[in-house]
Amino acid sequence: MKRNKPKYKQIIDAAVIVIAENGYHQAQVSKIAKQAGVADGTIYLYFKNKEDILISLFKEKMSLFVDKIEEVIAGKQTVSEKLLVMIENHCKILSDDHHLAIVTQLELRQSNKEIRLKINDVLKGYLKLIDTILVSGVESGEFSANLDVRLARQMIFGTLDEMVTTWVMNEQKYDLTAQVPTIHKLLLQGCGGRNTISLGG
Amino acid sequence: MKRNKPKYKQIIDAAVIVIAENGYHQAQVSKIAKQAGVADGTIYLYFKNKEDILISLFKEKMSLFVDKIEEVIAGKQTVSEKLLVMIENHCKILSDDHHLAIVTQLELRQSNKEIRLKINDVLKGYLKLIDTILVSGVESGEFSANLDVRLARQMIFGTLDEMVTTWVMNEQKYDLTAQVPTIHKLLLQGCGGRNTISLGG
Amino acid sequence: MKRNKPKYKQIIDAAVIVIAENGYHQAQVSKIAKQAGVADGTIYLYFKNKEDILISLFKEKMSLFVDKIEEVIAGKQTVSEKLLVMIENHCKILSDDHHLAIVTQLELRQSNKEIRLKINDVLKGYLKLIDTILVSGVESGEFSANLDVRLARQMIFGTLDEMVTTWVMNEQKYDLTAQVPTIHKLLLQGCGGRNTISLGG
Amino acid sequence: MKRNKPKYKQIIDAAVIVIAENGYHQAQVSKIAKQAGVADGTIYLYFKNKEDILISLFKEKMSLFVDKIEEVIAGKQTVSEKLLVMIENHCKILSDDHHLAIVTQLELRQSNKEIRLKINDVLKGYLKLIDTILVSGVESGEFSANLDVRLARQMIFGTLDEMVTTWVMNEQKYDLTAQVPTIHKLLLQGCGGRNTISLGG
DNA sequence: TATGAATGAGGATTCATTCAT
DNA sequence: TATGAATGAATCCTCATTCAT
Repeated sequence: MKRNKPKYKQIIDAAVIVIAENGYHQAQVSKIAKQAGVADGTIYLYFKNKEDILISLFKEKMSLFVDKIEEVIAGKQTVSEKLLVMIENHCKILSDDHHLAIVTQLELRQSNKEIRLKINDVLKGYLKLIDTILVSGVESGEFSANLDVRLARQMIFGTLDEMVTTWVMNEQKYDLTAQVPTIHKLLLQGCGGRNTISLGG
Repeated sequence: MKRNKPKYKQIIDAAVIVIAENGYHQAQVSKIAKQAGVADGTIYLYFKNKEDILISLFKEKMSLFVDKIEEVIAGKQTVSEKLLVMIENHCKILSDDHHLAIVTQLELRQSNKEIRLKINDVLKGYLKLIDTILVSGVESGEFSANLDVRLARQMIFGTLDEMVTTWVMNEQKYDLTAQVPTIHKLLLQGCGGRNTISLGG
Repeated sequence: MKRNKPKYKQIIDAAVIVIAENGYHQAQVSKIAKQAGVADGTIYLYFKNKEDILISLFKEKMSLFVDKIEEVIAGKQTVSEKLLVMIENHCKILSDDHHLAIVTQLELRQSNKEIRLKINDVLKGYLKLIDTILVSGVESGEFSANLDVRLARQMIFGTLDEMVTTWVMNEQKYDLTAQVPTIHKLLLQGCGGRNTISLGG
Repeated sequence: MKRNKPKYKQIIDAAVIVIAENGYHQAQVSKIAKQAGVADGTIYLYFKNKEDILISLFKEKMSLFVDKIEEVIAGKQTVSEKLLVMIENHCKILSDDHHLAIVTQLELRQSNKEIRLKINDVLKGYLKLIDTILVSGVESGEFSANLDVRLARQMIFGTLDEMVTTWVMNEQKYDLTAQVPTIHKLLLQGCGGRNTISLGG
């Protein structure tokens, strides 16, 4: 659809706010339209249906994730460092946008199976990025040659996801980014790697 | 409610099947009643409302989890073995009951926030069990004294949950239990432990 | 039905209490049974259905009304006196039984048209009693020969009913019987009669 | 709500017809919508809920009562005349709209206590109007200075209400307005007034 | 493009009544 | 007589989507 028109992004941003503040099941199209400052019918000039808003929302935000993380790991040499900046940025992006954190960790998961499958398709881009990091670790010898990349990636993503969800469920009361070094160490060890961050031993 | 009456369990089992086969939002009370072989009104002799069915379902099934795993880890000495049987049983219980796996990993997460909070309360019993295993590892010296138990537990649960969800989303096409040794190794390493399973190196 | 059995009256009295305390639409058969100290099914050994309880209740209580008032007017000579003791007793019976007042003035009127028509049949006995008083006044010359007995009776019953309903709606906060002399004067005047009560002028 | 929109009145009129013809408990929202020629959901653009339809219905119709009667008594000098035109119009409005008569005298009284209390609030406007007439009679000397206005009003309203209800229960088989002069005389006498209508003696 | 009034399908829950014991 | 577990019909309201303007 017309993704470059200002109203496209306007509606997506409105959706994030409305879903975060009202919850998934109370985020009616009319509320999103009101928040975006447009009429209900206008929504349907930019999105096929409500489901399309949610998928598009996830796509837009997830691409920010992937772009940002691709950018920061490009400058890193060791897999330990790559993993660290990935974890850092994962936590930072969600830490900086409380609404987005609520929407991705809690609310969007209440959508039905069909939507969740489509969201998972979008997520695959991020999962591939993690795979890339892991493969680079195997190739450089930092990780064992027989590391099960698929399972290791499930461990990394599952751990990060659980960590962020717990933080959101605890109403974001503590500093998520403070946990980054510890979780980095756990995951790196899990993959059989050694810490090569400047301060590490 | 009347938890010992056969109809109580009969209705819960019917709910698992109906939700797994129709999806959360298509699991009408009348469908559950029909599957259970009782009248719609009979449901309300055993449950306060539909929400109560879902919470009770989760409680009943989760207590199977906790009871079973408490039982099997009791006979194990090393934390490596405890972790292994926990992972084994986590995967086995869900592997053996495809309907239950769909319900816990996909469908029940579509419930509204209120229900999810109550489900999370129930889940805490399982999380505490994981903590207990981790603490025993710290105390025995198998894990480092400064292991962050909270984060390690988030890693373990997040990893298992992601692994099972991925398997369910792939329509349970491969053997989940085959992944147990590999994931055990990853998680054990993550926590800084050494494999003390007989066959391990 | 078995009107002499103790449980018959037991159930009717329970119904009065339950309806008065819970309101017509919250007076379920199961509540009445519980209040009466019998099982739900037992109700149906004494009454055909719920409607039958309500009609029977009204019949029983209304016959108290008619019997009592027939008794007291028998000893009175003038129509003024007859009217007075009728009004006195009408107010007294309802004043003495707060539950009954709530049930007859407010709750029973919420029943459907069918039940209300049957209740009206029962009420006719009372209306005929008023007619008898009025006719005696016409025959004795105390009232004009061309008094419209039917309309005069509607005035008397309508006035008493409105007076008692207003009192019940005001939560029975004032003394209903204190209004008896005044309302007696208004109604007697309305019918064209003169006050022949000892204290009257 | 949007009281000036034609659909507002359209729905209220439909409700009167549906309730009169089907009875209070058989007046489903879908029936009212069908009668009004709108979709079920449209009802909720104009009314908060079903209860709101009933209260609004009563408000609209009762204001016709009050407005009309205020208008006609304004041109009358004596309290006897004022009372007469009030009774005339009370009977005429209900006589002219058989559906409305059924709804106000029989069906709306089946509503639950909450709705009835709100209806009673609306009714107070009419009762105050009767009080105004009575007070004007006291002030002009047509009624005794010690007339109990409150009880006299209860007599007047109770009598009219009983008269109309009896007429409705008898399926409106006779001419209600033919009773106006007689009931006027009874009530006027009751209040201690003299007939000053041109034809009266 | 933009509007917003109108649409209409769909489901949890209550409670009078029955009947096997 | 007495019980009480089981039955099952019946309805208000929400909200994604459309379409005439």
